[in-house]
Amino acid sequence: MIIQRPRGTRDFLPEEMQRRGQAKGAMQDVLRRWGYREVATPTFEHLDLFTLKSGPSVIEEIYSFKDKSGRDLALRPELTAPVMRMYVSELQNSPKPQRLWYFGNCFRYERPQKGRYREFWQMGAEIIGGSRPDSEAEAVALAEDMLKSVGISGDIHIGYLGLIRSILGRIDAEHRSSVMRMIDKKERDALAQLLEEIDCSHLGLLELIDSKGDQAMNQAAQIADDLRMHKEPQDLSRSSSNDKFSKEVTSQIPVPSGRDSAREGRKVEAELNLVEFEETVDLLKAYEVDFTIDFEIVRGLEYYSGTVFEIYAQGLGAQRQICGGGTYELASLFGGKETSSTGFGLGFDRIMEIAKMDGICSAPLYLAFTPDVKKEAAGIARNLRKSFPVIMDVMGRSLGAQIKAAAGSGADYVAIVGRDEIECGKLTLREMRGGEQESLSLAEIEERLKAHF
RNA sequence: GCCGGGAUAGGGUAGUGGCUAUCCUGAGGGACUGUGGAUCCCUCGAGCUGGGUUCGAAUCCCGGUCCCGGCCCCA
Repeated sequence: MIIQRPRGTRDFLPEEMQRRGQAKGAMQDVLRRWGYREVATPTFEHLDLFTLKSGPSVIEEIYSFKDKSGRDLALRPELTAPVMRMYVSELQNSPKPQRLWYFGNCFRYERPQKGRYREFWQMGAEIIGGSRPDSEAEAVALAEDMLKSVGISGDIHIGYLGLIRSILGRIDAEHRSSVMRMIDKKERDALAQLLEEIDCSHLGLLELIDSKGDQAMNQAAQIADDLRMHKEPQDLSRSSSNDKFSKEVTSQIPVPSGRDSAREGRKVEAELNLVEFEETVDLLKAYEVDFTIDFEIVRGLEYYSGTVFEIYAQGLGAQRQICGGGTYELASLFGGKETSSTGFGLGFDRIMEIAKMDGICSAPLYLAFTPDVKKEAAGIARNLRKSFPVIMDVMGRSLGAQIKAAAGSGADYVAIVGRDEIECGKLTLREMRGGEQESLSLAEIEERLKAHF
């Protein structure tokens, strides 16, 4: 072997590309039925676009480079940021909502393993500027619909960051990120211990993330009530600027201290809108989507603001997630007006590992000819190609060998042309499966095979 | 970044110091220049890579590359 493929990349042979094309087509059809329009963005962008969205730490996993003028560029590691960049610079003044979808290759410098490659394909959709519960329900239902179109029914888990953030608002600021991380990493024991240490066990966080489904919703409602009830004491405590948090306060709720607290208080109020999440859930039921409420889904990211969801599938080894998404606020980060969007991305390669498709594409019609009528055959092929795929021998093979080759290529039909056929103006159409042959005109062949291709 | 297992014709494999490298499949041609996957014949085609040990390396040792699975991470 002289030159190998770069690590984590793949070649796709014709059969595989056919499957991929089919799967993409099926999901694309679903998107069209939901009224989404395709967009495409460059394969490389300014590195800043991605560090702005995900922080400088992502540079480690980005293929970045300087171009000949010294610009810092990056092969795109995902597509949400580019699409939002495009929205901000080109679509901000178009009617809302913008329903967009995309499909493209992305690049990440990561250790390859099952379902993870350095070049991979993402398919996704964004609803920009819609109202939260309606967009969220639509996004989840759409994702489910797309997966179903390729024979996949995954486990859909739905969480709500507003509530988690509100609870975090009652935790001392210096511990918030650790708490968030532990939820995300499912480090349950460490989390329990930390909450105990900082005297926040009573907030119900553990109980919340441990319950799933309807039970989780009840927990959430109860916690939301508690939080609302204790809102006043928190506001009052603002005046005593130096005490961190005090057990003597009647509410027994620790509150953030210092100059942050006023802003945090407002933020909490704005984000604790469980009613909206309940509406999303109700709508999803109306869409007849099968899902699990799961407040453990936090997606660890700053810019998510409302409902977040993930979909998992069986049969993929360690990389089980095939879809992730939620409501986020990115437009303002890229210099646009504050606009809430809901979107999701699907891991196309993982989907291909488990997709089940039935449509079998047939091999082209094989036009076999004797050497003395090669030119006439070429003309006939040119005509037939207006209706369906046709291939001709280019190996200089005998008629017998051509038919043998056609059989080998899996063709269902062979059209035979020789001197006799040219003279009577009809071709011999051979049905390979049974071996029956008929003498038919071009028009008759087109009529006969129209349904087949 | 870490751990484990791998790499032999286009695909799948055997061999574990003596190789003129096994078998299946495949591809091209012919028997059969107007009718198919059979049969027979001919042909093509391989040790990832660089170094080391050795009289001798596909085989043993070391580095690199790539693949598979897992950890970390996962926008």
